[in-house]
This record gives sequence, structure tokens and C-alpha cells, in this order.
Amino acid sequence: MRKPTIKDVARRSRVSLKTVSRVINNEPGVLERTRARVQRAVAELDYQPDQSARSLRSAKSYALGLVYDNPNPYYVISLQSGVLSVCRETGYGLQIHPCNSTSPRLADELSALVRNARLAGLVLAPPMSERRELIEHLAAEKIAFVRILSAAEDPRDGYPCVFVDDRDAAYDITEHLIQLGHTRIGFLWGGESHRSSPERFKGYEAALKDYAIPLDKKLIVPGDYSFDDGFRGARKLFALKDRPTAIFGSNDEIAAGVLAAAKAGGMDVPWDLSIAGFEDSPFSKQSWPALTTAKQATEEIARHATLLLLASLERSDDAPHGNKGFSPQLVIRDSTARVRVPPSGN
Amino acid sequence: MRKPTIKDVARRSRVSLKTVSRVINNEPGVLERTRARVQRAVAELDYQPDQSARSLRSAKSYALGLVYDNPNPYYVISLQSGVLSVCRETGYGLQIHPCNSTSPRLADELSALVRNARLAGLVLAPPMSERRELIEHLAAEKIAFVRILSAAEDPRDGYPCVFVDDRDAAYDITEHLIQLGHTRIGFLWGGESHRSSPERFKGYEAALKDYAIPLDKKLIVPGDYSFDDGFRGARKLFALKDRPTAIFGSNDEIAAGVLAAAKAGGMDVPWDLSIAGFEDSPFSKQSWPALTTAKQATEEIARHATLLLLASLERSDDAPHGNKGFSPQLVIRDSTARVRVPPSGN
DNA sequence: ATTTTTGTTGACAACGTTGTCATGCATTTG
DNA sequence: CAAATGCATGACAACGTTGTCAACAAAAAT
Repeated sequence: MRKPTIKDVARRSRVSLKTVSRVINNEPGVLERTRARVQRAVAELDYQPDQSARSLRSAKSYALGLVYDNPNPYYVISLQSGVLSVCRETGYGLQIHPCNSTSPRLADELSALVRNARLAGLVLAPPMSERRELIEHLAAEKIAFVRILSAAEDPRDGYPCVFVDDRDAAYDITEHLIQLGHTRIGFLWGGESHRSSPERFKGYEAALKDYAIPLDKKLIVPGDYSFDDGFRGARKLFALKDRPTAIFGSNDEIAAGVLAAAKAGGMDVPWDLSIAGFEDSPFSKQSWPALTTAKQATEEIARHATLLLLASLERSDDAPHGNKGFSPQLVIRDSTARVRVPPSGN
Repeated sequence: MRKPTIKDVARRSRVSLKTVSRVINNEPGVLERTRARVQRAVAELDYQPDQSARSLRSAKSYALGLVYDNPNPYYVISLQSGVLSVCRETGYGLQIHPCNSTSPRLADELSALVRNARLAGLVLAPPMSERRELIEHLAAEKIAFVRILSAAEDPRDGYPCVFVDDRDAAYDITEHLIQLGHTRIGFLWGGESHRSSPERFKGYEAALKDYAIPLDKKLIVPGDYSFDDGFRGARKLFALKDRPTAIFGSNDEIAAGVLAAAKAGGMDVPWDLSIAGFEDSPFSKQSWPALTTAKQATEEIARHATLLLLASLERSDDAPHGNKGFSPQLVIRDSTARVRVPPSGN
């Protein structure tokens, strides 16, 4: 009982190989009667076309690659499940490819991957999606891709992308804190290597400016998107003479670190300190108190990106269509509250 | 500048196609001189064999499938990275396949997946690895697989597996609580669908028995491996007349729920209540206080399982070799402490 | 009635690789 | 010295599919 081939289907439905091929590829020019007969045979034999043979012959392929370099499991899983959901619907396979975004050989690694595993295209998550020379290398090799990137607007650079307006959302978070009466708001940076990091900072900066709150450099701490940097950064801020009454961590993990530092320092959140994160990871719901944050619809974003990639695969005109922007939404939970001691000025 | 093929290599090194094939597959019976000449040509052309053609012709394949149904991103990511690390070393690709373990059509779905994407074999994570009829279906279809399962010892059922002794580790955790003076220890179950759940319960049960502590059914709450069930279960226990002084959640997520419930109820952990989890997810380090738990070396386990699968692929004798057991290790952090009010008896 | 067009189908080669078997040469054996 | 063996290599077919092009019938245009 070996695997049925197109030959078996052809024999059973009394047509040629080619006609079967036409039916399973939904090509036009087959009589409805014939099509139905073939489809019945396909169903009866439980025939499934062989991907290797298919892609060998047609030089097309039926697998996508998902390229990321992100230590955050929640983010990665959401990414995967968004891409996968589209793959399931369209019959594509998915190869995941975590990698090191700082590797100088990344461009070669990716083109080897695509050629070698015959991938139809790549979904590039940040920060790979932000490396200009990588993008151009891929484009030069005629490798199809779509980018997910952090930007306030469509870069209009001719390559397809889905962009997420982190700046806007960071503005909302900062504004939320300001409206609670906070004026000394600490900001903990994410990594240098992700463009989302400066974007979020810009949002923070802009909100302060709009509310005429002077930017105090001592309240701004560099660091990475990690719990430990959140912890350390918070400690640094706590040691200040004039402590912040609120801290905005560039992502939930940083915020979790701040939360831990606050508790270690005997503070009562949110009364002694308001804390906000970014991302809406499950962690933010499950910490105590639950974190105010910005909800990124990562799965939805990944879905859209994948759809976009597939669309660009179909049509060979290379003008990108359907680039789309997303805006994370403010989610107010229990880690932010009205400032307790209003600034002496009021 | 199209992709070089085996033909180009053959032409360049002045040998036949077949000899090149022999070289790239490391087959014996090629003169060292010839081999070197071919290898030089391969390097010069940057030739990479085409996987589609390879697997089409040889019916072998160069991709594995990872099958799981687990809502826990930390676990899944560790699993993936363990399997991937072996794939990288051996040149295999990886297709991930999250699925619904309760689907009745799962067996068909998996065999279709394997045939369709020409997978060389499957790594089955719990709970798929525990479904007897699924295992037998796959074996009957001659699909290679390896199981990761929760069991105290090698099942010796003729199919390859890596087993994790959850019972033993749960014993250790319970013992740790007992040695801190706790005698009323709540137990929150994980899901019905994972065998790890009863295994962990057995460990709890056995430790109580060994220390002659009567098992109080009111302290045992059913539920799933989720934060919400941890939260609800804890509330239920708190409502008891004779409250537990410690709670053992079947995984870290449950324990996180307990922690949240304790804080919501104004308790001070660990002084008012000791809490232990299971898994050593990053969450357990980052919560406040950090959770006492059992560290599962998931990545290492996945690595070993993959290696085992690959080994069983090489040799066709079907006696499984190298089945291996792992034992999670107790990790004591800050969420467990000596009981404050010793039982009246002492 | 004949030619052209349109629509449906099939024969055949090709994709890049590996398995089978044959070839030729050098070495050992009787 | 002839025959048998071993070793390195190559010719060729095959894997399952799709692209190209030709064949044919029916319908439409002349």
C-alpha cells in the first residue's frame, strides 16, 4: 500500500497525467465533468501531490521561512502562530529560522537557506527587517520577502512590509502616565539593535514635550529588552535624589524587572510607583499587580505579513501592494495609578 | 548566474555525475585524489545539493517534524531550540506542527503531513507522545518517531523515547515543603490530557505517605495547566476552614496564579503561604518572590530525543537504543519558607 | 462547404539527484 | 599464464511532477 501518485489517479479517472496535474493545480481549461471525475479519484485514493517532485519540476516551492532573533518566547510564538495560520490555509509548510542578527554572514546564510531548502519566501521579523544591506542583498538575489518593522509610517522604499507604530503607542502610554499626574517619569531603553527601541523613546519624548514637561536625562537609562536590565535600571532610578514617580519600561520584561526591583525595595506598586510596560505579553496579565502596557497584535501582524508575502509571490509585478500599518493599543491595568504626592508646584 | 548543479561540479572536476554524488554523500569507494578534486570544485562553485531532487530520488528526506500541543511558550521555545540545535548540526530542516491533541483525525493528519512534506521523522512532545493508538498508527505506517514522555522509567515497549521522571521531582518538591514544617499542603492538578499531571500527583502522594502525613482530599483541587486555574484553585483553598500553609502548583503557571490569588487576598508570600511550581520557566525567576520549582532541562531533553530519532533513522534494526531518562532538579527560591505557625501537635 | 478559431486533452521531455548495474583496470589466486 | 577477484568509475534509468507543444473535436466565421 504505497503512496499513490498522479499516475494512479490518472489511471483511475481515465485521463492523462497532465489533466490530473491541471485539476490539482486548479488550472483552467478542464471540462467540469472531467474535473469532477478526477477529483473523485483523488479523494478515493487519498492522493496528495509530492512536494519534492513538484518543487523540483516547477522551481516553485511550497514552504516559507520565518526569520527572527528575539529572546522573547511570547513574541516568537505569536509570530509563529500568525504565520502558521496562513500556511495552513494555503498549504504551505513553514521552516523556522532563529538566527543571530549581528552575524556578518547572515545574508549568505539566508540565501543559502532559501536555495537549499527551496523556500518560496521569507518573513523577516525585527531586527533583521531593519538591516538595509540585508534587505538589498536579498532583493538583489531575487529572494521574495516581507518585513515586519517598527515605523510610524510606510517607508515606501519599494519593498513589501507591515509596519507597527510603536512611537504612537509609546506616546499614549506616556500620556496616560502624565494624565495621572506624573511628571517625573523614568524611561528604560530596550536594545540598540531593535529599531522599536528608539521609536518608543520618541513617543515618550513627544508626549513630554506636548505636555511641556522638561526631559530630565537622569531619568533615562540605557539597557536591553531584558528582565535584568529592568531590575538594574530601576535600582539606578531609585538611587536618585529626586526619584521618578512612574517608570515606563520599553517592554513587559523590563517592566517586570522594575516591578521586582520595586518590591525588593519595599515599595507598594502602584501607590509608591507606577509602572508601564509594552507588548501585552501574558506575563503582564499575570504579574501582581497586572501591568499597564500596549497591546501589539503580533499574531494578526504576522498573518497580514504572510498574506502580503504570498500575494507578492503570485504576481510578478514588483510594486508592493497592501503594505499595512498597525498601532498597538493602550491597555490600562493595575500597575499605574494617580500620583500620590503631587509635585510641589501645584 | 543560476544555481550550480551536480552537472557543473562533474564537468569542472572531470568525473561523472555519480562520482560527485558519491563524494557529497560520503560514500566509500572513491579514490582520495578524486574526492579532493571534487571537493575543490564543490567549494569553488559554492554548490549545494538540491533537497527536492535528493528526496525525490532517494525517498529519503532531510526535514524533521516537531509535533506539540502545549500552550506554554517557554516550553515550546525550549523544545524547538533543542531540536533545532541538532538539525543545524546535521543539516536537517525542521517543520513545526502545533496541533490539537484531542482531534480524532490527528493520526491521519500526521501521516499526511509526513508523506506530504516528506519528513524523515517526527519528534512527539506530550501529550501526543502518550496516546497509545496514535503511536501504534504511526508505527504501522512505518513512520519514524521519537517520544518525549513523562514516566518514572523506560516503558520498554519497543518504541524509542526519552522519559522525564516528573514523579520523582514532585516528590522532592513535596519533601522540601514537608521539611520546612508544612503538613497541610495544597495540590493543584494540571490537565487531564497530560500524563505528567498524574505523575506529579503521585510524587506528592508518595512524599506525604513517606512522612506519614495523611492525605486530605479537600486540599487537592482539579484544574488545568493554566494561570486562571491556579488563581481559582487557590481561592478555593483559601476558603477552607483549615487552610493549607503551602500550595504546590503542578506547573509554574498555576503557581503564578496562586501567587496572584495570595496577593489579591493580602497574604505575604512566603510568610503567610509557601508556593512551589514546576518547570523553571523564566517566569518563576522573575516573579516576586521568585518561585521554588523543579527545573526541567527541556532543551537538553529535546536534543537527546532528536539525536535518538536520527540514530533510529540510520540503522534499520528497530530495537530502540539509547532511550534515556531525565530527572527535573529541585530549585529552591524565595516562595517557600519555614511554616510560621507550627501545627498544634508539636 | 471550407477555413479559422476555440476549447479540451494528451505525449513527451525535463527538473537534479541517486540506485543499479556494467565496465575497465590492477591485483591476487590457482 | 589464465582465471578470478577487488576496486574505482561511469552509463543509464528512475523518482513524481509540470511545462511545452501538438492533436483533435466542436463551434464559429468565411
